[in-house]
Amino acid sequence: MIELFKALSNRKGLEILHGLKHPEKHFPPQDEGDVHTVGVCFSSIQEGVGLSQSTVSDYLATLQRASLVEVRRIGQWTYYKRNEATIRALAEILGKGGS
Amino acid sequence: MIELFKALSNRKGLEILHGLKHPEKHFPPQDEGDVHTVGVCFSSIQEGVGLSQSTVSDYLATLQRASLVEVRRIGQWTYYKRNEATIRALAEILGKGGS
DNA sequence: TGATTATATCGGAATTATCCGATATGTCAA
DNA sequence: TTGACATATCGGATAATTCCGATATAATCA
Repeated sequence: MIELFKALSNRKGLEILHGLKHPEKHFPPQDEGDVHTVGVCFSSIQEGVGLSQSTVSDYLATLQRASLVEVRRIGQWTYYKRNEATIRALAEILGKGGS
Repeated sequence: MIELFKALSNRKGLEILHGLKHPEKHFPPQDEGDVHTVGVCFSSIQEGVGLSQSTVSDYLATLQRASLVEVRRIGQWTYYKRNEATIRALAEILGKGGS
């Protein structure tokens, strides 16, 4: 839970998470796999946010630790998509009695 | 909007905001004014979070700038309560297409 | 007015976050 | 198994945050 807020506290983290909601608007198209079912591949995200490879990897790891994104590896590529369940739960906590 | 996420990105800020939801659980009782209608007075919040006067003042100012809390000054006391409208709006943004 | 109490603002020390390059690992293709 | 590519991890430089004490302001009361 603490990990979750920490991940959300980050500008770029939020930017990635938002971008993953509408990938075609925020990230360049990828060669294989539908962005909404499989997810967005790493390099596409990296290009979209415009940070170094290692930095983007760090952010994605943080988002994953907070289970704000789901990760799927296919061959040599890694695909990321939002974990809507976690996000919905957080929204509920915020909206109702929560923090 | 950016100011808002920045305020929420903060552990103690979140703690205060959460405390303000159930003041009787998180802050010592105050002499005058109902915590739910008037708000919680500064010194009560300060005692609750256990930080210096100036630090707590900083946090409350940040929360106010983000309109996450409403502030009312009565005489020499300042009362704070959650701005549920802002919080609800944020929850909605999170839950729906938002960041 | 001057003393007292409540809160705000300011400057800075210590901690933490951001972001990078270098390097390691994991996967596939030849 | 080697080489090429995709991604992860590590160490560190710089920038930002956290939190404090000192001090300023604001309100009240004698």
